[in-house]
Amino acid sequence: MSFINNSKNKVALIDCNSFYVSCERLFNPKIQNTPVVVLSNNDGCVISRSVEAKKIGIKMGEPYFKVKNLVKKNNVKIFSSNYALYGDLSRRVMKVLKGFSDKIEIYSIDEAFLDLSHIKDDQVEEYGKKIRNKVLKWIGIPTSVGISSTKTLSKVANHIAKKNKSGVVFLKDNIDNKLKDFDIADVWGVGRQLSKLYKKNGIDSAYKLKNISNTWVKKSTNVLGAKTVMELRGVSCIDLETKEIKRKSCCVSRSFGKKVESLEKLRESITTHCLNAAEKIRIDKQTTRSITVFIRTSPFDKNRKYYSNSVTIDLPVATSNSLELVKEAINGLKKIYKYGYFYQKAGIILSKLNESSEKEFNLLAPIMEKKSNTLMQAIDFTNAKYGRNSISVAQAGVKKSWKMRKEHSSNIDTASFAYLPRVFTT
DNA sequence: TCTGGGGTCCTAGGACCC
DNA sequence: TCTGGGGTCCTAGGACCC
Repeated sequence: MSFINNSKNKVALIDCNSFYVSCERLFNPKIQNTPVVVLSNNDGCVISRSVEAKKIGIKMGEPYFKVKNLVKKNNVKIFSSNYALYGDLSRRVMKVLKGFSDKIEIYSIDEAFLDLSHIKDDQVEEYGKKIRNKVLKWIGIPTSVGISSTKTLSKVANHIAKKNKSGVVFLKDNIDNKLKDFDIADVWGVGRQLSKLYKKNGIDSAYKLKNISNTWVKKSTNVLGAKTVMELRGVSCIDLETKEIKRKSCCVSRSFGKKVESLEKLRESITTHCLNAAEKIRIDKQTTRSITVFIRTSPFDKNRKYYSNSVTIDLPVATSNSLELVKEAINGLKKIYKYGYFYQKAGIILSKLNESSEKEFNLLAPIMEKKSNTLMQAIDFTNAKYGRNSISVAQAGVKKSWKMRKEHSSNIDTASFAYLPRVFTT
């Protein structure tokens, strides 16, 4: 941790505007200036909105069925989410950003922090514009750029930049004036609970939070709350994570398109999620020592009894073997499954992830591992070449009647020739 | 009828040990 | 037979992020 109050410190936050919507627009010139919305998995909630859709009053995170009328009335274009497309475009955006600073933290699919301390104050805004223009020209995705002395302040700057015509804001002078107009709930690190607590105590702007006493913050919140306050004061407490850190847990879960009652169907979905998670950690050359299985009914259904349960199984030997993990997961599922409920969601979590190279003290392990690695490599290779699920296990099911809804997909996959957009069709 | 998915970090409290 | 308190480790659950 670095508690350096150095005004020369400059960090930029580059954030793609309405990222998923912008991705869909890239291949669909007809929807450039019309209201567009992208839905979450299972076509459940609104997770990305164009400016026009925001103006109509469609809220972030709102269930789709609640805004259906608004959508119809205003002719809003709807898309199911297409993560293959968004992931690929994200990688391209990040590649361009890497050209502007060698210190970069890819914070999420549509955001990155960039260290710009090497740029002089009087040139940094111009530099931000260069970044923005290049991403727009090369990839076609509009961004906002916020620059300041700490990550939290660059988040503030970015927020302001989103409403700014140029899309770039360097926050250095008159910071307090800007913070006075900045809603406490919009501060990075202040969520629903904290903002409730702060407002109850009369702290309703970023400025008031900045000037709150250290002892009060530490007493009333935790270290993270205290860090946020320091960062608003321009004292850097949250470092740039420039090294790629491997994940510590891996979760795969889905809601069902239709509610599921039978153990059979739950078994199919858990098996499928397990295979996907195992493949994910193999890609990162990791193994797991713990698998959690969870199932639950809908928390929104007031007419039926709610049931939610999970079980965690510790594995004697770390593994990434799909077949072993499926076996354990199904055993776990049988322990928590209860007849007579309408299940809405199921998933698995692999935790205690480690590097595969860390060998276990088990005499048989090396031999068994070699054999299973070869099999898993063959499966991964085949699936990469011939498409997902070319090879699966019978328990994962073929029909998959429980699969999620995806009724509005653009079906574009820039990583697959079969699903590239066509200019001419015959 | 229809309400996402995937992460990280922090803390309180229980279990255990001496 | 009676009975203490402090330290560590682990985990579940909560809060936050996008």
